[in-house]
Amino acid sequence: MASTRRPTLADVAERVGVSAKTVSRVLNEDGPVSEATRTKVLAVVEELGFRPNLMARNMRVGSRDSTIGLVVPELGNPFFGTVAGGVEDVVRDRGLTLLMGSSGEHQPLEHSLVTTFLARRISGLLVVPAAGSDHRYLRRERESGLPVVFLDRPATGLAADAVVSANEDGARMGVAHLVAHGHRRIAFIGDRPATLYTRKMRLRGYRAALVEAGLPYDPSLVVAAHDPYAAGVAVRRLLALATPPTAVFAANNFASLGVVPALAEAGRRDVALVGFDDLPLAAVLEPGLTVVAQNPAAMGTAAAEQILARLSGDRSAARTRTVPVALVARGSGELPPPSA
Amino acid sequence: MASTRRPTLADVAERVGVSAKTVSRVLNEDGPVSEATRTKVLAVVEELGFRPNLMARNMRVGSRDSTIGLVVPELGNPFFGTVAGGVEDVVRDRGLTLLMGSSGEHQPLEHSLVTTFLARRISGLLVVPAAGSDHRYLRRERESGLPVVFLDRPATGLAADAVVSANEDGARMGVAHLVAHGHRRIAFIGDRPATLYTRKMRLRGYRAALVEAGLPYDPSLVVAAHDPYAAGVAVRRLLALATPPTAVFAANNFASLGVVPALAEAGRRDVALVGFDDLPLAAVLEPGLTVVAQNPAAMGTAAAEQILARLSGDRSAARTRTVPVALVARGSGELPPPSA
DNA sequence: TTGTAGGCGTTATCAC
DNA sequence: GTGATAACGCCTACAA
Repeated sequence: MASTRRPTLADVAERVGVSAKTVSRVLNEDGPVSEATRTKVLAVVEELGFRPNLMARNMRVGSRDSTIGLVVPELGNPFFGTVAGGVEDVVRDRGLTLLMGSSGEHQPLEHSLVTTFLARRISGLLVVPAAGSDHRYLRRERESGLPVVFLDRPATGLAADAVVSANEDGARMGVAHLVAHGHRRIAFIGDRPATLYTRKMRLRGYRAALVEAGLPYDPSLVVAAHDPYAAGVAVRRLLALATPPTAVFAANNFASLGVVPALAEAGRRDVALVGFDDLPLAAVLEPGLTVVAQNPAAMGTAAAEQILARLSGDRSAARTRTVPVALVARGSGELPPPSA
Repeated sequence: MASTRRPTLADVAERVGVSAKTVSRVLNEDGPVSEATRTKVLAVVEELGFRPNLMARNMRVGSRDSTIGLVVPELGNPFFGTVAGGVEDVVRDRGLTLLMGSSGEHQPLEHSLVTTFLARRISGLLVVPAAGSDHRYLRRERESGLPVVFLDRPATGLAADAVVSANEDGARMGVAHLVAHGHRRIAFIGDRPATLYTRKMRLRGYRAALVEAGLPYDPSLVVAAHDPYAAGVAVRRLLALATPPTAVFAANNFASLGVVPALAEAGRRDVALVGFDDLPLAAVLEPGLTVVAQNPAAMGTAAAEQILARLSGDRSAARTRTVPVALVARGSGELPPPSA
């Protein structure tokens, strides 16, 4: 159990009776080495359990570490977990390692994580911005050529690549779906704060669908909720209105997780519902939950590939890539309004 | 956009007109520094956007990197995502950074990820072992004092710390719950392969509950399924038996995700069900899904704390910590058998 | 209060 | 084919 020092290149070299450089040559298949020394070196490497120190190597070689940093708001959220999985698949294939941190939607924490990552001399940075955070602090890094890609939400105060869902389009599609089934009073239950990028875009899609259908925009049908409980409260309040909505658009999965039980407890099987973002068990509900499904894994891989492209020298202007979403009809979104 | 070299301690020192050591002193609040030079140094640090290189620092100081490696089978799985979140919360508070990788339950990939982490000279290693993997390759690391903690499943061929769920206890509790509601023929739908640790322990709990209730063990009621689809198929097959089960114990969340829709489609609202591991929307199903809930966040924090304790010099024998589970009754587990 | 020498483990350069 | 030397960026130890 004695904390013995790990063997170094020099240790191996000494034991074999060659110089450190020769060992290095064998391991990196660099210059020419005689078969005899090669064999001997490899034997000693095995015997001592020598592993090259990547810190030292990266320092000497690139001054950039072979890592990619990823900051998400919340690791436990399956959406971000799946995004991270997509990222990791891509970077691992390229021999890069993933550094991860979660900000808890907390701007100072996001900043401090990013700073730590930068101090590690990461090769690229992926960030899902915390609500309300400002990214001017990354300007210098961008100028010095560090690839930075924003995920799910674009940067604020910085021209940088981004990969986002088709939020506006998806919301428009979901609301139009409700309209097509005869609904004219459709509630929107969105994120808080109202300035959150995804909420703004989805609300825009909601309004676009109303305009296309020639329906009025009624602010009293638009509410904010940042967790399932608040969404449930909001639904109960909406259903108690003088002219209640006949359908609900839940603009994120927390909202869905609150609206579904609220409708069930109220015994309101007649209220139509479309949610943004898919959920496990959504198909098993009665009725099944109709959703606008995002593709988090594709978002992760797209962002990682963008980083790799930048690392490979792509110097084109910053651009935002939009990952498509898909309407999955399962029943709740196809309920007709009572009048029909 | 020119990829300018990052400033170093020496750059700052030269610009200020002092030695590198003085700058270092200011930044680390090490020895005494006059207020004048301090101010000047900080100004230049700001002006140049200097950030100390953590790779270089770690190399000089500890020869260990201030990172903790975590390998999970699948990042997108909310269970492991939440575990990772628990880990990250703890290590971040201690100024450590999380290196993450996913093995896809694939032993060679797990091994290669661990090897990469070791080459980075991580300070500690957390592993959720891939199915069927062997950890003798970590013996040398353990002997050299590297803290290693296994998560969710213990190591094979290695004496090391582990943090696991109360699998046997939880399964016994869940099955006893069904027994208490009058069931005598209870199916067990578990993981594949059958050698998987969690499956073995949960099956053991299932059998213990049967013994306690004086019920016979019927192998034809025990099936393996590694995804929701297979679980659904298994349920249909079980219900078609001459003497079908009146209750099902779904030994993991994939099994639950298959059993719930299978029962719904078969119109079998009379079959009782208890699942191992909780799911979002579980409460909204009709009937609500009764589960044995695990505590993944607690598992993550417990494992991280164990690593930190080892890092702080705890040299006691390897031990396995068991995180409690809780039965959450929601309806599906309280359905009586038809005969009752 | 500040500076110099040396080294962490690796690789680049240029000899032999 | 192989080796000595210097250097990556930082900090420890020891002066001045």
